[in-house]
Amino acid sequence: MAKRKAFRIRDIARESGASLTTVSLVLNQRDERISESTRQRVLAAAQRLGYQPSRLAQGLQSQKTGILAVLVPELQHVFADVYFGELLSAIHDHASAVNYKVLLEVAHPDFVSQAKHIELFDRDYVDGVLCIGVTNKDDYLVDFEDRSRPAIIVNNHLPARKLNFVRCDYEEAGRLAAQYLLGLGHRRFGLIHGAPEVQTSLDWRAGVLMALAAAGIGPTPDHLADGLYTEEGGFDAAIELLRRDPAITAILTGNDKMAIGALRGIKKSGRGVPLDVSVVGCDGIHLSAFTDPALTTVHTPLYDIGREACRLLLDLVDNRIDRAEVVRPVSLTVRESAAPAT
Amino acid sequence: MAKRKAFRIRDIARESGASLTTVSLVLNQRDERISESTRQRVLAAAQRLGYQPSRLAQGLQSQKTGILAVLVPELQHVFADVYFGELLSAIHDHASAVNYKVLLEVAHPDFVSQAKHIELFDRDYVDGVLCIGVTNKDDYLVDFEDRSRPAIIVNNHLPARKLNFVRCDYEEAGRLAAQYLLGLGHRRFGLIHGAPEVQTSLDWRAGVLMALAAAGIGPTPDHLADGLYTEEGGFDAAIELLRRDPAITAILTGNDKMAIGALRGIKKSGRGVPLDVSVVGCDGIHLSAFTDPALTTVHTPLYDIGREACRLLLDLVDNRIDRAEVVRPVSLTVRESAAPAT
DNA sequence: CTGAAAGCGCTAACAC
DNA sequence: GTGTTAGCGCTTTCAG
Repeated sequence: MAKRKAFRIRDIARESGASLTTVSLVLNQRDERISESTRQRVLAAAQRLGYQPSRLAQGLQSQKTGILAVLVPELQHVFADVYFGELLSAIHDHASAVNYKVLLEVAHPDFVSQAKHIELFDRDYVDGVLCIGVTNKDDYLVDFEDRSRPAIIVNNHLPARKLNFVRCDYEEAGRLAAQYLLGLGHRRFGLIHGAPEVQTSLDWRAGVLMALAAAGIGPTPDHLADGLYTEEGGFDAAIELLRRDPAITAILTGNDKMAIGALRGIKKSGRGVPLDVSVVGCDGIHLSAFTDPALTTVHTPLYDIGREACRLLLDLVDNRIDRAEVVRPVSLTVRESAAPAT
Repeated sequence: MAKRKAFRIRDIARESGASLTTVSLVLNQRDERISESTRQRVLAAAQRLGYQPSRLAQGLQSQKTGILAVLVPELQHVFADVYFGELLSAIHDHASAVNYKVLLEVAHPDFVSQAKHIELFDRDYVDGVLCIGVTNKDDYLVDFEDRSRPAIIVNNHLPARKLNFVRCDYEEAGRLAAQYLLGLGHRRFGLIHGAPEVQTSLDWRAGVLMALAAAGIGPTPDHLADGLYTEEGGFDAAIELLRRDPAITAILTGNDKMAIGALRGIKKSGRGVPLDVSVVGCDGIHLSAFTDPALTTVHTPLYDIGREACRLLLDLVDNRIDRAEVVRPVSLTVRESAAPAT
């Protein structure tokens, strides 16, 4: 059983009786000068042998790899999280549509010390990096600022850093959720926010508080709880908030996973949703349509964000642009989990 | 703002006053012959400039890329599925522990026609491929059989093909589940299996049927339903099975997602779990411990499978072995969803 | 103990 | 119209 080895350009040259240059020119469409007959001979040989040029050699020559990296944080089951999964799907779909491959990289804690992130560029692994799930504590991002290759932050931003980003408007998301509940007559709110080292988490919280303040409502610290962006966290936070202030009639959460947990937490606390307590989530993940009651939430266009980030990163790679700072709008999806205050 | 470019070996040579060869020898530990003083000078220079060798150039030389591909099927939200996520985490963890990177590839339908899978090898993208979620219909896998670079099937196998694999024993999984329920006194069973083009799905089904046959029980086709490996499918299948034969007292499912759907479907059909109907799932995903009632299931060591597959693929890459066919045992996890027949 | 030079597979400037 | 050659960054044989 002979192991088949890939054919190289010289095999095509031999097979078609042309020189290396000629083959290269033909295959790269730089063949104005080549006679039609040689062109056909070369093409036929390449076709017959199923020739595909080595990316390693092409890359060494062009200083381009045709690969993009996606940098994800080290979390339990990152790769099984719908949030990251949705972004990853979007990124991969766009990348492969334009013939790029996607390389995975997990941001380990010892990442910085070992310069593993820089390795992606310095060792010629990839042409650009998409950073997802970043936090304000991820100091290593500085190292991406002045590199010869671009990086972009996906669905977040770091106020202190001059880094490219594509994200949606989480402040607006918070505002929309709060205004909707205010419109339904609610006056006493509980907020379940995500990890405070995540900038969009702060944005969302600020949006909610601004809208409430505009209506003359200023929740006390008692009305805030960290739901850790998880179902369990949302569950615990809902129970705790209702314990601290049993008069709460509406709960806002910074993502849908926490909202799903909160739904259960509220029931566990002996209240009905939305009869006693209304809930508004954030993100509009697939599952949010199938909860009981179906979740009213602010839809953040994650798939679009992912695709746009990938598109812009490639624009940066090819120097079509030299800066990317995009904020996309969000919208309210009204379902069943929020009702007029009684 | 000057864009920093990566340093090259010649920068280190210049900086340390040594030749390219010397630098290379020192950095590759082939430095028995190099004097301690030059060694130190080179190391210091490399350290100071943060030098890391280009993988492109090294790869061209060594014909190794230091990258492995993970080939996943094109499914809705593949990257957000716990099954794939768990395998992907395991693979990535092991790969990065031994300094390999992971490249993603989705098996599009037009994959074969465009020879995109072969491209991974022929264009020098990767040193090996891990195939997850394969089915008996994936004809393109033939092309991996006689390549100069190895592929391995993760947690599945194709009887018709001579391909490397690491999987767990799904026949045993089916048998364990059935025997447990038989031991609890059940005599009327419903089976919810996954997609029949997936070999392990057939294995599981065969295991269940064998155990039942040994007890003198031969379910009719009426007692089988395809749950499509999804929650929704499991939900629908459970309802349908109970409609066809209301006397069923136990339902076995080919994975936990379908079991979770079945739990809801059974309740929807007006029965209690495990009082009226017992349920035994398969896989032992994280979530299975948190359902209500907690799921009794057959634990398949997915993380171990993923890591083992990655380890063996690298053994194949480095010619330490030339064949891999591994079957790992499974075990029953008893929780609350199955009870004695009444 | 150290360096010059060939070669991995490809592209492109330059000859012919 | 087509071919020769240098060079991308690195490893490794072979001289010195």
